[in-house]
Amino acid sequence: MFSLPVISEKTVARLALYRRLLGDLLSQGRRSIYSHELAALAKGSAAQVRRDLMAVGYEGSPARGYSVEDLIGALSRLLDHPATQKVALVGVGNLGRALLSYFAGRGSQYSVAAAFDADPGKVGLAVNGCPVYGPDRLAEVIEREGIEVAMVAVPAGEAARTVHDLCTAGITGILNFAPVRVWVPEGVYIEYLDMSMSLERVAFFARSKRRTSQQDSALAK
Amino acid sequence: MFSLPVISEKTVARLALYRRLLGDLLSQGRRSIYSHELAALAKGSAAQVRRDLMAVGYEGSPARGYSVEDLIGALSRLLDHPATQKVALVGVGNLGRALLSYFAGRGSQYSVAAAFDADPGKVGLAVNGCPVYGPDRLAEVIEREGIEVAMVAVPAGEAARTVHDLCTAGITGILNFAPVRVWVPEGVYIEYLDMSMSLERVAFFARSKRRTSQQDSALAK
DNA sequence: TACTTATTGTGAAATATTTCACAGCGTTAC
DNA sequence: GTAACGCTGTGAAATATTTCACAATAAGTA
Repeated sequence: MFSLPVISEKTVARLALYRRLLGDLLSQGRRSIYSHELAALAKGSAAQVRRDLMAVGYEGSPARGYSVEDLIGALSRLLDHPATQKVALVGVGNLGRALLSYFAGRGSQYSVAAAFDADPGKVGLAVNGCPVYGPDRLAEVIEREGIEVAMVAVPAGEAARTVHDLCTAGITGILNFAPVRVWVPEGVYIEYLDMSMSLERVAFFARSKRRTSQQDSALAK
Repeated sequence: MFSLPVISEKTVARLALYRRLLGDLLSQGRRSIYSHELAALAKGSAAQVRRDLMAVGYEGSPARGYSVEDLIGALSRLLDHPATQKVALVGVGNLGRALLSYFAGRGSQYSVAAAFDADPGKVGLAVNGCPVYGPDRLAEVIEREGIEVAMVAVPAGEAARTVHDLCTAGITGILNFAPVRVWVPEGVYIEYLDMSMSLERVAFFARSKRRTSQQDSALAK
């Protein structure tokens, strides 16, 4: 029993992307695909696709490439929890509501089973079919529902306390939308999704793109 | 004149993080900081911080480390547009509104100067102080306002057309929230911010964390 | 002044990631 | 049947990123 050959974060990110692309393909009726085709869709190289897929334990055929359906299955066995996974959300502001509607619609692997907000006016409501609890019930509800993963969409000032409480309640994975870095104990994985930092990155590379494309046109003469 | 020594995406991402952390520090009255302290906040290594800062062209003092204020200035000269930059938003659904409120409040470098939505019921409104136009006015408004960067928060099915139209209108940087990969011409930088893929990644590593921490406790005996 | 200490900036080593390149193998064509 | 083709899986090379390690340096101390 040695299932994990240590898959890097980058590889996991690409595997998730491959699965999404394959899903689109499958719904278009596509039955099989070659590494170079998948690479073109994912904007990578064929060698990288094959290398990534080595981690999945699914082998394609030299003649027909990969079966779209089987590969999705293999990716899902690796990436997904056996059962559909319940997720908690803390913070039912603008962003929190957007997240609830985002994950409510789609037939997603993930269902937001509990939301928490400090505003007493929101407690007791059901937003997009998800019940909203007060923050005092965090540990109890997470325990009862068997939730292991949480999203944090609270104001920056409350993020540290929120994350701490989630860790105490037994959460092992956190997706943090608040623009602050917070400490988590060993054994908890946290990822930051900071929209304004993403925007900064885009603006920076947009500028350098602009410069180089000007240079290109100059050179093209 | 040779301003760009080619800074990797990873480095830019960390520089943006450093700037945020330094901003917090400055507001707490901190005047100077050492590389290992900044590294602790950013959860990196001191050597990495120093290596990253080499790209910025600001030098610290061996005795006092880096001046928080000056370093923020140097980072901003590198990362920011000279003027406050206008951004466009396409798609004023749940997520779009969350983005508008997110970027409206804070005294951000970026201001969302124009939003677009196909729903005639939304056109003409001002959401969080941002005017909403119909999609037919995309090129005109972007041109008039001098906008170079856009955020896309439309349904998956409309993303390809939206991105195409933005590129035609002269946008050079796109932050795409729609869960589809789209083609952009040379000279346009696009970044994908796909929440459900982020959540998948978190859930995956949460599981492996759980496993290794179990192993740890077993080993700790 | 001279000595000690803690830090920076950076060449060089170590590590991580990506790409190359080719053996091996189904499939197809003749 | 067998030759030719185009693909996969993967060792090895190339490249990118991170860390190490140390000379250079400014401040504090006596």
